[in-house]
Amino acid sequence: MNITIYDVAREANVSMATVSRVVNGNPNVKPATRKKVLNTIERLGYRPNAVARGLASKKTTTVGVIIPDISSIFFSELARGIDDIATMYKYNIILSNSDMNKEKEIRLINTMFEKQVDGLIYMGATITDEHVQQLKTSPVPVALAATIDPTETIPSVNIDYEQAAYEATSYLIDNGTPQPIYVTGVEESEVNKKKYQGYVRAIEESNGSVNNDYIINVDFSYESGIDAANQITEMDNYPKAVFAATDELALGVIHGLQDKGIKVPEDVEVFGFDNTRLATMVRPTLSTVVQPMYDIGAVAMRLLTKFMNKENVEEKNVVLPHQIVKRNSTKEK
Amino acid sequence: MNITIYDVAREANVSMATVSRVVNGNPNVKPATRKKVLNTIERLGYRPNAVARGLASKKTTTVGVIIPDISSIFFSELARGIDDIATMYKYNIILSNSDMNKEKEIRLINTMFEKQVDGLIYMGATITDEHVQQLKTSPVPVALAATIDPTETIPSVNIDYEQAAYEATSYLIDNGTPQPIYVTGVEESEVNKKKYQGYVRAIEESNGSVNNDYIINVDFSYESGIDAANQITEMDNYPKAVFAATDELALGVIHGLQDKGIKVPEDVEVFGFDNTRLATMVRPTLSTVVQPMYDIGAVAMRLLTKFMNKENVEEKNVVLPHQIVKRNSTKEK
DNA sequence: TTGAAAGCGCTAACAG
DNA sequence: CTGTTAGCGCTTTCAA
Repeated sequence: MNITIYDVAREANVSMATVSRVVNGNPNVKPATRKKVLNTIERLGYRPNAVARGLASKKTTTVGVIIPDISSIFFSELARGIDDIATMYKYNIILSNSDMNKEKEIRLINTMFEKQVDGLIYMGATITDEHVQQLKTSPVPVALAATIDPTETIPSVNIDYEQAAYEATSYLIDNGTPQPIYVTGVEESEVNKKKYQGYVRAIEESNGSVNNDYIINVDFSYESGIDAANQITEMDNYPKAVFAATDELALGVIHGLQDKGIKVPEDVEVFGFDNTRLATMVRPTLSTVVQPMYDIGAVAMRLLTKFMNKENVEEKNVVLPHQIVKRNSTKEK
Repeated sequence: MNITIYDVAREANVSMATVSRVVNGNPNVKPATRKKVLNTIERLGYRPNAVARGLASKKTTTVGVIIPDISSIFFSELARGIDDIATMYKYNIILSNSDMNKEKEIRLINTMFEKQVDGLIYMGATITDEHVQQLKTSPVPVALAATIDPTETIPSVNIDYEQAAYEATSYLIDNGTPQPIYVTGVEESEVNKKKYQGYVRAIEESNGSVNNDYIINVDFSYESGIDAANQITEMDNYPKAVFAATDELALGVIHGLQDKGIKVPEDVEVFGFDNTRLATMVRPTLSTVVQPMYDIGAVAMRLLTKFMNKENVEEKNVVLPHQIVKRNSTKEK
């Protein structure tokens, strides 16, 4: 049996209520009493039971985090931002991987509610109506991180993916390739749609029409990037620039190209997206779109704390600034 | 106010106990009653409160995970292994980053206990006596993952770091470099000590004595790898092989060398440690020690479930097999 | 400034 | 097979 608040009360000759007050830093306790209680807490090695506290107060000081895959270099950075801010506000995180599997996502959302989290941060590719339904009837605040809800019902933190992709593509176009090849994953997420739209807009604004042969759909993996590079080299007279939807894909493309003796950026330019740590861990270093993953996580968590505190929030759909960083996988203009 | 078990009981004309039984899958319920209860659960949208359950049953079905840094490519892979097995056994994970900061580590351990986790998985560099004290008086089972307790008091899952480093070093020695350069981080963890010992043993067994000039202490980062490469190139007549304590360091070394026009492996061979995904995302691909991160996490979690179920465990300090994989950053023998 | 007492929602004997 | 009844350890009025 563990030491409870009751044991402390008895030993200190006060009531449970008083012990509770000192544990919770309630100022309405005479300093002498406080000291006495603190001493016996120390002496007995009392440790508050957060579960009991949660039941009584209806607050668990933990938030749920649903993430596609924590082992991804992209999402783990986001998670770090979330946890740092959570810690700052005295929350703990229950973390679960969803693998972008809808059934699992819905199940996890419910598990989080059962665990009585005070709030939920959700990351995922596709937000269906069922997701929205589930999330919008949530008993606690929810925030999406790096995840777009097409209905804009759920608060979220993102960058402007369309514009970012537009800028990256435009850069390549200005560098002399009328339609850069676009390498992306097949998955039908809202974020990917936006990136695609930005790519298309850049081309249409500068040349008119888009040749779909130059859009390569693979997976979002490094190996797929290599595959894509192989597909590219098999085209006759292929464009001399590639825009990859993620840095990992871009690394694959670069290496796939190099493995065939093609030089980057002299023969073919490559542009990435995300600016994960990978971008500087490759030769040539990768020109890419800076998506501030850590900040997205941090801001999403901060937003959530505001909701949990019932503070007034001006803008529920936060758009963080992105940036284009030119390194050595593209040519100087 | 939420729907409680009491509401369901009333609506279904049964007692709370019966509702509790069907929710928990207790077989001692007449099928007809079960069905009736299930229906009203459905109708009312009842969702069990895990906190109340935790208080009453003294089991939370959540385990704590203390990790140095989830954004590290190494630890995030471990975390994935942990979560997968946790999910398999119906546990959730409370994840916290410690940044290898002792004070924070101790505090987190206590937070986990307050939250009444059913078990704890701990990862960290240095296990001091205070850590051991704290962990060994834990109210719940604990398992270390990729973390060595010098006193061997706490159950753990690791590989044989000494032997692994020995083998990597020996490979380089056999390839013609009597003393390969060893690049490592300064941090004084037990794991690092073992790697160092393996490196030393390999050299001593083959040549006699170790030249400390060939041991470079930097940080455990990619950039430090580059720094190390620069230090190396400034030595006169430096050894033509480098053993890096982590893959990330190894990538830095490779690129630092390449940036100076030195060819890997023709001019200098490089060997890594861990076999993170980085190892194949570099040119030349990295020869390295395979440390099965995912498996270490998975096995640690599995071990923990056994402890939590009070099953008998034969070996409390699990040593998983490692492996040497030769890719293109080293020469063929 | 302190204490008494009523829950929070559920589990787990125990009885029947 | 089902119901009654104590708690689990803490917070939170309400009174004093």
